[in-house]
Amino acid sequence: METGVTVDVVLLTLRAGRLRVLLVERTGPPYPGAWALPGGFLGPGEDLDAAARRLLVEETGLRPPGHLEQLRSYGRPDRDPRLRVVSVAYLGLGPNLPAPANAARWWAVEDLEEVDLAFDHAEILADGVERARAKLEYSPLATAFVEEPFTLADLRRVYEAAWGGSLDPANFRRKVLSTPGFVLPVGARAAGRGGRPAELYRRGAATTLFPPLLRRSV
Amino acid sequence: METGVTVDVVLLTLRAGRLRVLLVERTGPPYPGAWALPGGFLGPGEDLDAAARRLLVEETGLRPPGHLEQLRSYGRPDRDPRLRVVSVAYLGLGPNLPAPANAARWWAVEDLEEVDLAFDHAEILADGVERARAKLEYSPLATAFVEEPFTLADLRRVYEAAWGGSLDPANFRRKVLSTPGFVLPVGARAAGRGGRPAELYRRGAATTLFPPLLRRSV
DNA sequence: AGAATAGTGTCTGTCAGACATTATCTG
DNA sequence: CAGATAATGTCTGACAGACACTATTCT
Repeated sequence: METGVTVDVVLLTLRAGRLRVLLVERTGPPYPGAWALPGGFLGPGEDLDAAARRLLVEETGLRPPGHLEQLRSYGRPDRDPRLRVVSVAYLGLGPNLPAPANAARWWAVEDLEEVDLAFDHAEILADGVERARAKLEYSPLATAFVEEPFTLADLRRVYEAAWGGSLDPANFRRKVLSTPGFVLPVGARAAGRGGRPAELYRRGAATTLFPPLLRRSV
Repeated sequence: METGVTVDVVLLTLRAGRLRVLLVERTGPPYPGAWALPGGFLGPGEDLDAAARRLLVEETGLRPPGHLEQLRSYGRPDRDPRLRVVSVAYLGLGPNLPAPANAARWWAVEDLEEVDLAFDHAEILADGVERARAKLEYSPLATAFVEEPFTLADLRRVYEAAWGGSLDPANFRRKVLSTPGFVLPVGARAAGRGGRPAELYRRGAATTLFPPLLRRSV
């Protein structure tokens, strides 16, 4: 019953076409020098969501991301060598965010295969990435990765970076525009970059995509 | 940092064609006399999953269900009037289970609309029911609600009870049998009950249904 | 026989995937 | 102009929903 409760955050973004996660380098024990998810102890009287936002700001200097949701909790008895700790993990998503302050850094998720993260954070990260990938299928979550206004090509690149592979632009377009409330046309066009300028959109009010945008249909 | 950690379980089953949840009647404060989800404090050195199973057995006398997964955690600062408690909720599913011991009872989920549950258990229950309904779409979870061997009609009734409405038996059959590893024929037929006897099946090895069995297509 | 339940066959509209074609910008 | 990117159009195969029809049992 003497149990500590922490909150850890898997914050994902897209930079240079790759899915990246925010990690902080640990200074003190345990796992000194190892990279870890930003997080810390839940404050007395503090809500879980509020703790996730506060810890993110404290440890990385970033503003809270547009999307933040609870991921799941981790409570293996030996997951922290110091004391019994149950961690409530959160998943945050944001557009190409600025370089963080302090000892924080954006890591490409793929590059972390051979890096040993502190505690059970490798497992938490894997769960967070899988949740994000899965939610792209049936929710308009992809829009959380791009800044408004965005083009359909921007949005398509979110899917391509998260899932790997490439999607047919024509079919992607048809699918997105035929889902009511996924994106709303803004009535302007992107600045030309050597081709026909793309129509601009912003997030719509939809919360679910039906029918879903299926991953394996790539 | 002085925070208690509890584990609560939403155990769902199907009885008499209705989706039901296991609740226990509280004796002491807080909420004396109110119905609550079975649960209690996490033991020292105890894994979260193990605590869910132990508490279910202790409070209801039932054996652990075939399917048990973490739902999510609840940590509103005032959710327990006595002390700060974060609860990790679990979702359990089982076939028509025996009547439980002690002060436990199966409630039809629909009948709980106007019943006030203890703590924030109404919210946890709603989340658990929604998770179960959603997972029926893309996982073979429906088989956790029926005893082996089962007929396709048994399986179809799981969907009908969970989602409401009715499904076309012919289309349901085609869909289920065309999903590799969803169900395996057992090579025997159910005892006749006034009609052609149905083929019997058991759970297959599939973990995901692709393409999913879509709810709104009813 | 008639009722009841299980299982098969078939038609149709919708939609994803593939890909050809047209449109509009930059250099 | 060529090259690049955006947007539209079209064909095809797969499949969900609807529903008619056949099969096998019980009373």
